[in-house]
Amino acid sequence: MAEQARGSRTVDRVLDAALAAFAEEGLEGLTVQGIRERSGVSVGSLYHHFGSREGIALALYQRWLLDLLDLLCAGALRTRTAKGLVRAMVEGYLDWVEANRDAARFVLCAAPAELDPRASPSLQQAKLVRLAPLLERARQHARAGELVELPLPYYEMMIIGPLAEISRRWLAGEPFDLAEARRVLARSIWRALEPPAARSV
Amino acid sequence: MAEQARGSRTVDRVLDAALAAFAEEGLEGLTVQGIRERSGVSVGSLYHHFGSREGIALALYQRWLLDLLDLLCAGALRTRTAKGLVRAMVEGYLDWVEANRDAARFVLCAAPAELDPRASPSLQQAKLVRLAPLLERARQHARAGELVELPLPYYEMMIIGPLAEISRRWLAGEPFDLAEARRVLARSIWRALEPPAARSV
DNA sequence: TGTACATCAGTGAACGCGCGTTCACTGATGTAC
DNA sequence: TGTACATCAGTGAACGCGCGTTCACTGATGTAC
Repeated sequence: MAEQARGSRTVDRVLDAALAAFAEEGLEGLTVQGIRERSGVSVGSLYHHFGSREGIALALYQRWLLDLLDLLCAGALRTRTAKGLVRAMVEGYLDWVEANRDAARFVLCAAPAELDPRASPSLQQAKLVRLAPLLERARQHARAGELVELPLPYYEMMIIGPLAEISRRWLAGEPFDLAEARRVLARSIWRALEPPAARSV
Repeated sequence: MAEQARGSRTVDRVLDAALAAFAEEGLEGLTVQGIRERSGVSVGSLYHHFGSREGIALALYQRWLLDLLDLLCAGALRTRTAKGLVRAMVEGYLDWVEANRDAARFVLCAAPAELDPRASPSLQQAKLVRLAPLLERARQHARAGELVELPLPYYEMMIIGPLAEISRRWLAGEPFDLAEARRVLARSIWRALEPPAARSV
């Protein structure tokens, strides 16, 4: 007998409430009592579904990180050229951050402090599964001479790095123009990754 | 009557103990009691110097962030070419992370979650003061045609972004070769920032 | 279709613990004259 | 050089509060035959 429909609705309500608690009061407000009050779900039920406070935080992180990765993946795999792929990543990432500010704050700022990646190998696994097709696509472009050749992890560093940095700072309240950021970062990241021979001035 | 020498020695001991507590038990271990035990300084004295637990965390963050910025600044301003500046930033940053793992973990992972930047305008000010000469140098290079022209914040995004990303992941236990990272990132970031006309294949 | 049973889902009072903070106080250090 | 005083530095017992978690229990849902 697997999870019942009623149960998964409860899980959803809890995670919505957890994000709301975090949005309103930060990591310190992400307490079992606060989630209980906001969700209307009893403590016993919380423990039945999540096991611990950390279990809730982990589930929240997983839900939203995978949401982002799925969106990035879908957008990027729809492209044909390497340049289009870079642009799709930049726009998908910043679109998502703009559309999900609270979740972005949790995933980008809170989770690295709160959660030990070694505690959840299954999440690491899930991440890898979503990233694999993207990396494979990058490798194909590189082999075809449409992208600079780099050790695989560095594609991610060069694309996600600047996006995560500006997102964190925008989320912290610095007044960036994200439309400008889309243009400038898409162009700059592409300059870092375009094949050496074919630079367009 | 300003702060006494005895007082500043106490402050140092407290911040050392706070970093040790964080290193051993993470953000959750960064408690007033834990710091008291490790430093041998009484709670009353802690409150005399820092006012609150958050005051300790803020002072810890400030100490190490400014340490990093000073080092980056010193290294970068010693260079003459734009390419040398990029290389100095990459090497300075990764050197610092490698040499101060616990502090790096606190500054890069914990602080964004724990501290609200709006709570410490003086720290923001101090940051800007250290970054100003670097940005000025970038502007000079750009004007001389030795660096691509970008709106100012994006130099920082393109340089710090990838460095912070790989550092976070290395600090979280992923097995990166930081010697390789120095080479690959210095080259990739430079490709993003070198002037359009002068690309060297 | 009906009945018995196992499992899932949910409740809420109660627990102990450790947290951040306060406060009245003593001692050390510098300053004024 | 000595004395009185103000400020800085440091102590540690005591406080209340809210935290995460447990547990014995009831109700809902699915499964076997």
